[in-house]
Amino acid sequence: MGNMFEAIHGYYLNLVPHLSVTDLEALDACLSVRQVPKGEFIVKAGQVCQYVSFLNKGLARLYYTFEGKDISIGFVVPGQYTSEYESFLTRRPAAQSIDALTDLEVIDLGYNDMQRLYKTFPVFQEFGRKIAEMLFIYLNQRNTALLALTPEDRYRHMIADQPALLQQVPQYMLASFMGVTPEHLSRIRKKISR
Amino acid sequence: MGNMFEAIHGYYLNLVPHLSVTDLEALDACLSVRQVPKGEFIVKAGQVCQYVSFLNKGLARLYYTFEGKDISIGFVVPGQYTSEYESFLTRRPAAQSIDALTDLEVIDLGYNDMQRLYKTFPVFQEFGRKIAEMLFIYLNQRNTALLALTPEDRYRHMIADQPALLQQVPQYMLASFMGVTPEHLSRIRKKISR
DNA sequence: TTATCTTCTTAACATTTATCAATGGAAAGT
DNA sequence: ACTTTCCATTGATAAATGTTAAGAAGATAA
Repeated sequence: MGNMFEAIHGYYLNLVPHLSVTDLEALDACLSVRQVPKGEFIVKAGQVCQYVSFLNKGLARLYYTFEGKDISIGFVVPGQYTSEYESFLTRRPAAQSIDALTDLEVIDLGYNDMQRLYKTFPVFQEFGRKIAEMLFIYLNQRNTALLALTPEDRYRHMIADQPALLQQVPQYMLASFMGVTPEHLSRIRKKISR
Repeated sequence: MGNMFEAIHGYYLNLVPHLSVTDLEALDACLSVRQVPKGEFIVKAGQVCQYVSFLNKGLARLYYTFEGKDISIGFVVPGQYTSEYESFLTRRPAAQSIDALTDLEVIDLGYNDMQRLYKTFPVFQEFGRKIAEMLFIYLNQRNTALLALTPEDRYRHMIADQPALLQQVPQYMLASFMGVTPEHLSRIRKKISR
C-alpha cells in the first residue's frame, strides 16, 4: 500500500532535502491523523497547544477573541502547517484558537515527539529552524502591510495574492483579518468594483 | 587577557546551554567587531544584509521608508541581536534599514560563516531555530497589539513594558512605531498625563 | 551668547473609519 | 415549503485619526 504521509514527506523534503529514509521513518512513527468536523477546534484558546498540524484537507482559521469580537490572524489551506505556535513553544495556554471552517483532516506531530526528534535526529533542528524562519517572514510582511498600507490597499493586495481565499472565507472574517469592520470592507469592495 | 566576546557567549549559552568550548571557539573565529557612528547604518535598504549583529553599546532603530515617510519597526538595545533578517535569510535586497541613533558597537556574524557553522557544528542549528522562534513570538505579539488595541492602549503598554525606551527614542519615531502620527501621539500623551 | 535647526505641542479643519440601525438575500434547519 | 438565522449591504451619524499650519521649547552650531 502507498504511504499515507506522502504529502507531508514532500513538505519536509522540500525544506530539508538531505533527510534520509531513516529520518522519515522516525518521523512517520510520530505522526497521527485526526479528523476535525466543521466548527470544531484544532486548538482552543486557554489550552496548551500540543501539536503542529499539517492540513491535508479543508480550510482552517487562526483567530483570537478580544472584547467579545473575533479577530482573524490567518487562514490555512491544504499543504500548510498550522499551530498556535507560541503556545506550542512556550508550553503556556494559547491566546489564539484554530477552528475548522470546513471539515478537516490534519496530521499531528506532538510536542514531546518533536523534542525527541530534535534530540535523536538533529537534522530536524534544521527543519524547525526553517519553519520558524518562514513564520517570521510571513509575520514581518504582514506587519509591514498593517502599518504602511491603507485597508483598501491591503484588500487590493489580497485580491492579487490570495484570490482563492476571498471566495472561501466569509467577508466578516476577512474584515477582521484586514483590521476593519465588515461594514467598512463592504464599502471598500463597492468602491473598488467601480 | 579576557575574552572580548564574553557578553555574546552568555547570550549563546543562555539559548543553547550545551554548547561546548570547541563550539564557542569556532564561533569566535567568525565574529568581528564594528563601530557604527551615530546616523550611519548597520544595514541599508536596497543592499543584501550580510550580518546578524549583536549590539554591544548604543541604541539602534529598524525602520523602512514608505511614500517618503519613515516607519519604525523596532528598537535595539545592548545585549540584543539585530538584523534585516528577511534579507539575511533570503539573500535579497533589504526592504528595511537599521541605523544608529547613537554611536554603536556591534559584533557581526556573516552569512557564509553562519552557514558554515550550521554545517560543521550542527548544534548551531538549534541556536538559529531558537532565534527565529523568538523573533516569531515577538512579531506575533506585536501583530496582535496592532490589530486589537487602540493606539492609546498600545502606548500604555509601552509605558508599562519599555519605560526606558520612551526616554531614549524621539517621539516622532515612537509614533510611527505605534502606527500614528506624531501629532496624534502628542494628543494621546496629553490625555494620559491627566 | 546668538542663531539655526529640530522636535514637540496645540488648534482648526478634513478625512477616514466605526457605530448604530434597517433592509434584503442567502443559507440552514424543521 | 416555511421559518429562522446569519450575512452582506446601505445610510445616517459619531468618533478617531490625519493634515496643515503655527508657535514654543530644546538642542546644536557658529
